[in-house]
Amino acid sequence: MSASSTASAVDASEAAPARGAGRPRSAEADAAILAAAIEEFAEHGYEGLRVGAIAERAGVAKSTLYRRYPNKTDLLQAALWQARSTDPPVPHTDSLEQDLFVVVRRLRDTFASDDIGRLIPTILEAGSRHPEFASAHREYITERRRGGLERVAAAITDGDLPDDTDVQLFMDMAVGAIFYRSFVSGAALDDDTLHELVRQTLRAHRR
Amino acid sequence: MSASSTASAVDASEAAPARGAGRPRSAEADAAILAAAIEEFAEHGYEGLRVGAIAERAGVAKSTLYRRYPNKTDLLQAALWQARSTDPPVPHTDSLEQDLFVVVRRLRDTFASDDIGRLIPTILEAGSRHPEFASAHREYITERRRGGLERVAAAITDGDLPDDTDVQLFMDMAVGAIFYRSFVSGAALDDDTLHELVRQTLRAHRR
Amino acid sequence: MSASSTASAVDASEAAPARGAGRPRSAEADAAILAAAIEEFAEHGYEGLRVGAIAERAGVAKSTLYRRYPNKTDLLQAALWQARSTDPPVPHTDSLEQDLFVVVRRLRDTFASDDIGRLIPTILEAGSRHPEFASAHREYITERRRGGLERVAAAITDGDLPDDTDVQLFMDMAVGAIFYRSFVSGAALDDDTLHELVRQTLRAHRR
Amino acid sequence: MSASSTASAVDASEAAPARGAGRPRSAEADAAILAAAIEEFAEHGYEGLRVGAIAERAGVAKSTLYRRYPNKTDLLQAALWQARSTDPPVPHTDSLEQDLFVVVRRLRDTFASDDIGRLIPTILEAGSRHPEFASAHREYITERRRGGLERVAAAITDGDLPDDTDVQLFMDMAVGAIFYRSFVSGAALDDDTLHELVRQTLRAHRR
DNA sequence: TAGTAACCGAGACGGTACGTCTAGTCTTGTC
DNA sequence: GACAAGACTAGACGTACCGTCTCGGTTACTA
Repeated sequence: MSASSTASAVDASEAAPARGAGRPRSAEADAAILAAAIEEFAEHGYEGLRVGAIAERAGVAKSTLYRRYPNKTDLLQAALWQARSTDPPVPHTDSLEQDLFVVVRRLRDTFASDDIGRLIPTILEAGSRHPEFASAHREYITERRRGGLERVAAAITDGDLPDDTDVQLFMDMAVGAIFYRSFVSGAALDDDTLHELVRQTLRAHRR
Repeated sequence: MSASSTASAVDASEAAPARGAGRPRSAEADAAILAAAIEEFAEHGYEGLRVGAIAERAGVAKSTLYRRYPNKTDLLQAALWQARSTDPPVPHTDSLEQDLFVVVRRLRDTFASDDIGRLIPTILEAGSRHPEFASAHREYITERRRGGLERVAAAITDGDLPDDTDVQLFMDMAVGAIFYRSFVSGAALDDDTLHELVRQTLRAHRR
Repeated sequence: MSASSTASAVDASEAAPARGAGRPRSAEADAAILAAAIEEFAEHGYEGLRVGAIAERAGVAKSTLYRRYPNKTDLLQAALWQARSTDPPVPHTDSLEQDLFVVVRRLRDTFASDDIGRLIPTILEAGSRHPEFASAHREYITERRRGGLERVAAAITDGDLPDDTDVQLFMDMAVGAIFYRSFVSGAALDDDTLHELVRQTLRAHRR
Repeated sequence: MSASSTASAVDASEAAPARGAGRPRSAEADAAILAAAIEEFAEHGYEGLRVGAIAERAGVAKSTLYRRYPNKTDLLQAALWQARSTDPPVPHTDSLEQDLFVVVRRLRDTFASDDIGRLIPTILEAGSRHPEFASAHREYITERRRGGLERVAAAITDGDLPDDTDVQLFMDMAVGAIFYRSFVSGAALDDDTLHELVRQTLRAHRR
């Protein structure tokens, strides 16, 4: 998958029409393809994914599919990207600990989901192999971290954390642990563990 | 791939000869195949891995390869298992902080190295797609963590950490942050940062 | 392709306009399409003929092309028909032998020419696969033979050849030999050979 | 089709085994493929020829087929070449005219046959486009002409034709006429016509 | 020392998905 | 209406690669 094609696929769903000459691409086909890709992926997994099956399920010719995505990987990537849900705002209650718990629980659930969860290592690997790819990846990660980051920054303003708190490292310790257990060690990540994680992260930075 | 076949493949390299009649298997071929598999895996990733390429690189016929491993996945698994390296012992000085710094620095350097470092996201990705992969991978990780884990456990015995310290979580917060910055965010990981990381991890668990 | 559609396509270039409402068809497009078709056909043969390439070469949209001809075969047929050239008249001097020599030399030169000469085997091949092609092709051939045929017929009237001469066979022996050497055996066809050919053809039919 | 691949295909059926390492190609597959190709060609013509259909009919994987022939055209060429029948010897009776009649009738029948007849224009066209191809073609033609040529040469020895007869031109006039009528004009070629053709060719060269 | 069982290299084989390509049709907006 | 542009359906093509198989030939143990 090339970064450019991904970018265009991503833009397509959001950018202005910018219609040129000729018959416009069928929006129905767009949607049907992505939906079919998600469904086939869910049913057969990555290894069992067949381009022909996606096209058939979408009720579309294979060439219609290849006009949009240069290959199977790109297609799947776009489908999963489009299927991502936008994060709800991070709560800001009186309890910093409780708010951070919401953040990490949400992260755990995302990582544990079938679609995004399976996608992340793939993106990581692509990024490690094609540096230009890593940026798209980082963009996504940065986005998902923002809510938590802002809550921590607010905690400093509120006086809940010292002024010189390293906000990034604060988050990296919490997120890193979840990431690590989700994708590397596979160790348990139940709510109690998450609570403990938040507590310790806070204790590490408070004085 | 079945667990049993994996086990036998793994054992094969270490079990007793149990020689029967006929020409024995070439030990050179054994080694060449595993080495070639690792190299091809590192170069092309799981998706780009070609059995034919491994055979060719090993200077061996494809059938020689399939006589040893029932399929591509098993072969790769065996290769990765065999390629695991043994860590030097973790120091145990008077300074827990200093000893842990050695552990995390070693980890950072490993992740930053050309060979292992580049392999890890690939292994991760392969593991996410092929669950049977993940277990081999986890075993490897567990092994590499043991040194650090033991040092933390000793710290409890020494009275440097409370008795009820969650050793696993302790390590996951430190290792997770390094992992995250190495492979995900790409943020800085200089020695100062590592020191700070160790300090905060300790502070989080001490009372 | 049906015979009727061919006929209409052929007629189209010569029939009265019969203008209805709306924008009239572009005469420039008409010409450009046929010219482009001939050129593409000469360059790539029937098998290598791409409708898209013809349209592009003609500077015309594919739909403009399909508005005129129902399919590739019909288009090519119309193009070849339109591209037929008219021969100069066959001389009628006192010397039948000399006149026939002019005919066969002209034929040889045509076959040896870059444009027509290279086109003929291609047309032949297309005709062998697409019978509807063969007829158009035969009409063309018949046309080009007429001059020579008439000269031979005149020779009978003049008393230079017997009344019962098989005019067609007479021509076929001469033309066939030239055709054969030009496109099949590649044997020499210098003026001496042509003279000898004419002489023998005449001797064969005179008594 | 490349000349080399054709040559190898042709040689394969006649050359020595020359077995190298590895599993030898299945002779059954060889035969089944060629047979299936001929049958599919006969049933659906060139345009309707599907590689997949040939493979299926031959009970062979498509890859087995492509291992032998680089493309559809080459395969068909080989199939038709292999299906060619060897000419029986040209008779040498007291009647030169009668013997030559056998030759030309045989030629006419060959040209009129479905397989060879349809093949010749294709070969011609390929030869005109790829000069290196023309040689294979000429070889075939030369072979088929030899019988007739030898009979004419014998006629000179026998005193049936003058010593200075141009044997090649003699044949070209007869063969050319048949060629021309078979592939170009499509004019009748019944036995009477052939008799007349032979008679005139003889008259042309006798004194 | 001869057999013989299992190995080895080489490469063909069945099967199957991929991504490409083309013909002919359809759908836009523009002239 | 014609036209340019280009998307669309349908389906064949030729490639790639896996895991299996079939050869000729080799290598060590065993009778």
